Amino acid sequence: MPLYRDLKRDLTQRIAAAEWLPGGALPSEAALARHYGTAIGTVRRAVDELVAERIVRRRHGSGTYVTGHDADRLLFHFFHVVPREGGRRAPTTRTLAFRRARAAPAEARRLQVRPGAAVFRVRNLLSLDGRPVILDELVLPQALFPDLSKQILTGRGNTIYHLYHTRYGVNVLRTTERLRAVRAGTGAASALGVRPGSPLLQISRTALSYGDAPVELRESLVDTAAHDYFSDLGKPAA
Amino acid sequence: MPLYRDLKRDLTQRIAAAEWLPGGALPSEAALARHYGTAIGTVRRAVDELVAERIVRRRHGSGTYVTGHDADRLLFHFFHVVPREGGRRAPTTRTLAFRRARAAPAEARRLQVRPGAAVFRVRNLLSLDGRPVILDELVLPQALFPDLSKQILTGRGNTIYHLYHTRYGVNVLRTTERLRAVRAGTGAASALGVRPGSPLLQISRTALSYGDAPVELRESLVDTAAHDYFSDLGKPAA
DNA sequence: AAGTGGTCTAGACCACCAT
DNA sequence: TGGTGGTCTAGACCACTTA
Repeated sequence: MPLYRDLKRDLTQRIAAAEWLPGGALPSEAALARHYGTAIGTVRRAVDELVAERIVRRRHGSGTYVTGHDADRLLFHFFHVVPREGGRRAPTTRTLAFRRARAAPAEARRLQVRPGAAVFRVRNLLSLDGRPVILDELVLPQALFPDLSKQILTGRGNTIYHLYHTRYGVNVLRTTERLRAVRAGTGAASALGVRPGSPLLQISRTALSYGDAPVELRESLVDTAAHDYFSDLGKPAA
Repeated sequence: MPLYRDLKRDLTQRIAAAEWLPGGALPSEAALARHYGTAIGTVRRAVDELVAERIVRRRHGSGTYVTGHDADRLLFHFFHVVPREGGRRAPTTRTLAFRRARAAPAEARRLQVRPGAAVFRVRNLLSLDGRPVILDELVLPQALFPDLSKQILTGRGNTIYHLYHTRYGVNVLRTTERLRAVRAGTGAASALGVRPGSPLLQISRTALSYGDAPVELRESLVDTAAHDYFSDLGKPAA
């Protein structure tokens, strides 16, 4: 195992342990090299990989910072529904339901918790340009978000992943998604304003944090009458 | 503009010009450094980026090779439909139709050719485990694939992107895709063995080569009764 | 054994940012 | 102006592949 991987792992652990807060600066590369007793190039290799995984961001002349969750990051990395014509827009969210429940076996497996573990279930309706487009069902392990409530969810002025990060130290780094076409049930149809039986895009998302640990499940139903799911696979992180 | 970007651009052009063929070896990094009159580290930076864009592959102890299009690359980078339960499988393809046509305005725009330019239209039926799952409609600029014919398409023993690469020097590096849910028309329904009106996943793909030049359009209709579209966004190229 | 890519070092100089 | 990241160099040594 090369030395820069050791540095990377140590830095990742220290970031995950909130030694540096979201938006905060890491020590300079020279300082890290002194601390670890390595050449500066080795530190740079480690930081290069953290940058590629979007755990940190470099700012030339300024420093290296722990990546936070702002609206831009949500829009470009985690929100893949775009208008068929025209540019990306940020969604507005309305929380329709919030309740405590127990993890079903399939959910427990995907979240890597034991079956029956305490979870929160959240139903959100997302609108673009004032029209409802996405119906989300979230499943969150209570162990990671101990005091979550509908008030906390709706009171946030920022994105939900920003809330996870700043209030609970849960940093969503990437997601895996599976998509399929389904017929709208009556509940989804009325929420989205489409006829029952209309084709909808269903997205099953698992949100992952450090070490690909799953932290959130999300089932989305998308009305693709005027919107598409945009996928840009194979593009280097840049 | 840093020096290693110049090297990268020059290497990319030489690869695109088929100075080294798919599967062929580049000169060693030491030889490239001598040729360009730079340090070996600068060559490595350039090659690092070519690797990230999957233009070349390094093999430790052996050399650096122009990436070819084999079945594995197709499966892992360009074929995103997977069984809901169970692992990835390679599809079998049957060509249903092949004809010459003119590019419609929207197609011409996406392919960056003039409206009315000569194109080929290909209809393929893809099966997994012997059951039809995907109906593909390809649009290919004749300028890039001058002598393409149904015989050439069906006679190939390899993937279609392998054919593009080896016969026409067209190397598909990545794709962008837009997905939506639609109702099956009668033609697609009978080809896929579903009832008309069933929900299908529609995928609009643009395949891109060097410099993100578009080389192929593909409209896919996927029966997602037992398969999903798998999307792993945000994962570093690794 | 020879040649290749992979890691690590040590240092110089530059471009950019904050003050 | 001082500190930060970005580029480039030159060389040593290691790990792996090939023959």
